[in-house]
Parts: sequence; C-alpha cells; structure tokens
Amino acid sequence: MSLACETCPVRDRAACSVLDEAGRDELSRIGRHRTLRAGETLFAAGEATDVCATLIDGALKVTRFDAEGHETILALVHPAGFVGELFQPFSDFDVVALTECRLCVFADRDFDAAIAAHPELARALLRRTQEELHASRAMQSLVMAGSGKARVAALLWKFAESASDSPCHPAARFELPLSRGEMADMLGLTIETVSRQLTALEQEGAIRREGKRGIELLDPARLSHLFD
Amino acid sequence: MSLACETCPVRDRAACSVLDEAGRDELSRIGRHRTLRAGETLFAAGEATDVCATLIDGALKVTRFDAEGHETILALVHPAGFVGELFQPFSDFDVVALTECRLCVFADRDFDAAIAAHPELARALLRRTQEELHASRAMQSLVMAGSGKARVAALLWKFAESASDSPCHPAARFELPLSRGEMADMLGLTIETVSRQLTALEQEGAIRREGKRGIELLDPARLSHLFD
DNA sequence: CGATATCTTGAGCTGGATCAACATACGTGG
DNA sequence: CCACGTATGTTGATCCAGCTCAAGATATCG
Repeated sequence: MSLACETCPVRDRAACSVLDEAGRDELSRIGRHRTLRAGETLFAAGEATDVCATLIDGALKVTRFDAEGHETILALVHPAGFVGELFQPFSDFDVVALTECRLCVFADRDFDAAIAAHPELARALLRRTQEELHASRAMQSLVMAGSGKARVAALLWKFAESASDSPCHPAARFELPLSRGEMADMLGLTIETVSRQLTALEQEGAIRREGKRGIELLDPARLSHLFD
Repeated sequence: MSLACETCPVRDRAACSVLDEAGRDELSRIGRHRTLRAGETLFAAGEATDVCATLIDGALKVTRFDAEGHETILALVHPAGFVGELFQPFSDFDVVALTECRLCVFADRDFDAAIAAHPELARALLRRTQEELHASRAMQSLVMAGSGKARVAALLWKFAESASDSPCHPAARFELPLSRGEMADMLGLTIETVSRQLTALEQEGAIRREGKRGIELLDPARLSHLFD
C-alpha cells in the first residue's frame, strides 16, 4: 500500500481516522505522499486549488500578502490538520511550510468523491472546519479588540498550551515555534513591538526569557488576565 | 407540514435545498420556526449550544464582548445562512438579531442525525462552513493589515455587492444596513473614525452620501483600489 | 415642540509604526 | 581557531493614525 497508513503518526487523529479499513484503503489509493522543505509553497494565492492535504508532520502557515508586500499569517496548521478549499476554484491565500513537512495529498475531485462515498468523512471534515472557523473568529476578535500586549500574551498562551501534553493547561516552559517576525505577522504588529512587549512582560514578572526562543511562564495568571 | 418548505423563500439556496423531497420532509418534522425581534439573542456566549438554525429572513450578527464590554462583530448572517456550532458544547460568541428575523431551528442532536442520514446535507454544510472560514480569514487580513480608510472602503464595497442582484458587481446606489456604531464594531474602529473616513471618501469623490444611510458610488475604481 | 438617539466635527493624546543603531547568534571560509 | 558576514533580536527616538473627550448638528418620535 502506497501510503502506509498503518505506520502513519496521525492515523488516529486526522480526518481519515473516522474511516473503516476499507475506506482508508480507498483513500490510500487516491492519495500520495509529498514532502516540503521549510519555506516551500503548497498552494499559492491565485492558483487553481485542485488538491487538498492532511498534514502528517511539520507545520504550515496560511498567509496573505497585501498590495504593499506585507505578509499576514492567518492560521497555523499542525499535524493531523487538513488544508484545501474543496469548493472554491482559486485560492486567495498562500499555504507555506514553516518547517520541513510530510503531507498526504489528494486531488480535490477524488477527495470530493470520497466524501460523497463516506458520509462519516464529510462529517469529520465539517467538524474540523467548524473548529477552524471558531479559531479564526477568536483570532479576529483578539486582533480587533486587544492591545499589543494582550495579543502577545494570548499568543504565548496558545503556544504554551500546545506545548503541553495535557490540553487546556499551559506548559511552564517551552520554545517559541516562530521567529519574532512570524509572531508579528500573526498578530498584526511589527517585530519591534513584539520584542518590546516580551521585554515588558518579562519586567512585569509574567515570563522569563531563555535565549531567543525559550519562554518560562512565571505568572500564568498575570499573563492570561491580559486577554479574554 | 409544520415548516411549509414549499413556500420558504430560501428553499433553493439554504443548506436543506440539496435534499430530496423525502429528506426535506424529514427535516421539516424535526425543525420548528422561530421569530426574533430586532436585538433579541439566539445564542449567548457561555450557554450550551444545543440548537442550530437556518436564517429565512432578516439579518443576524455574530459578536463577542471583551472584558471591558466592548463589542466586536465577527460576522453577519444573511437569509439562507446557517448558524450553530454542532460539535462544540458551549458557544464563545453571541448571535443576535439585527432586524426582525425568521428562522428554522433544529436541535443539534436531531440535525447531527440528519447529517449522518443524508450525506449531501453534510457536504452542503461543509461547503458553507468553508466559505464562512474563507470570509472570516479575508476579514481578518483586512483588519490586521488595512488602514481605517481601507476597512471602511472594503465594507462599503461588500454592502454594495450584496445590494446588487448581479453578484460581483456593486450596486451604484444602496442603503447602509448598519449604523455607524455597528460598522465600527465590525471594523475594529470607533464611530468617529468611521464617520470621518466616510466624509473623506466623499470629499475625494469616491462616494456621495444621501442622508445618514444612503450611499452612491461615484467612483467604484477609486474605492476598490484602497483595499486588496 | 422638546426629548432622545444618531451622526458629524474639532482638539488633543497615545500606542504602535517607522527609522536607526546596536547586540547576539550562527555559520563559512581563511 | 578566529575573522567576517548574515540573519535575528533588542533598544532608543520620533512620528502619526486612530482613540478619547467634547461640542454641535441632524434626525425621529411622542
């Protein structure tokens, strides 16, 4: 079998995990693996969106460039996540690898057929998409209403949560997965402002920095009360 | 039949339009009509989300209040639109009627069963949700990157498009469906800034105002080049 | 006709952007 | 191993778009 689902690290978390043996076999025949180097583009804005994919390993960003060449990061995609606009002919966003990535890629038309054949797959994808919509709206409200410090604090919190094994409990110590510039692009701020807010948070005793990317949460409560 | 789908004004645009006669009959048995007065709340943040709904008539807003009581409008819902988080136990957002509304309401558990029984319904909902996600991300990038004038111009454009019968062509003249305050809440600006940007756009010759809510597009190109 | 809500306009203030300098890490080749 | 170059991050100084506060203007309605 080409896709070797048996050894897939996300086989029980990805959308395809809701399928039975036969369904997964079918998907494995229409899909193919692909790897991306860090910085490589999966879809580009303006191009035809004829494929979709499940991320097996690594991290992707969904971004948009405005007229002046400024990049906005709209979402991050983690392993087991799904990308692709099944129903829109052209993409308005770029999807780019942040790190080296392994993906399971499907042609849109094949995947749409699989959705029709396997209702539970459609339902799983619906669930995923509703969750993404929810996350997008949460981000939108943060960016629209929150101050620079609140945005940085919320992003730190999100990273702390995803670095922790127990969900909804932030890790006390973690490494930032993004550079200052990437954080700025996610938050609609500049590199300088992100840097200054991190120093401010450190001076207030909310966090401690270790090197460029290491963060220790000294006072999670103080951090979380800055947003929400 | 309780829901009288035969006379429903959105029967060929709503998610349920993909169902055959039998499927629609089934839905009509599990759903019920509800009307909301302007300002009435359908869901409130923090409450259990045990129902979902298709909007038949009127307009809804999806909003969030931050700690200081500031409201952010995250999305508008138009007739044939669908609201409801099928898979999340509690809502993080309020859904409130902007105008008097008629809705077709379903219990989440019933609707989920209908999705399982009718794959085409799941697919239709998936499509709708992907489109909403797309719209949410477009809004997010506008708010993160765009100036005040760009945001106001983009909102005018959106209203002009939805006021026009032909899609993708803005109406030359239309009435603003929102107050200045509601526009400000959608754009992450203040009432004063929205008002000032409208005056600026009028002085530049891009638009002409007629009374408080009437807008005439004098120079659509000048307007649209401000964003995107 | 006054009362209340909505909108516009003006005058300053401020948070984050911009511009600029410096610091630190990390190769790569001499 | 060190010298240098590049990428990344920090800090300082200034500027400006949009916020805040305040005053009028324009409905709309009993």
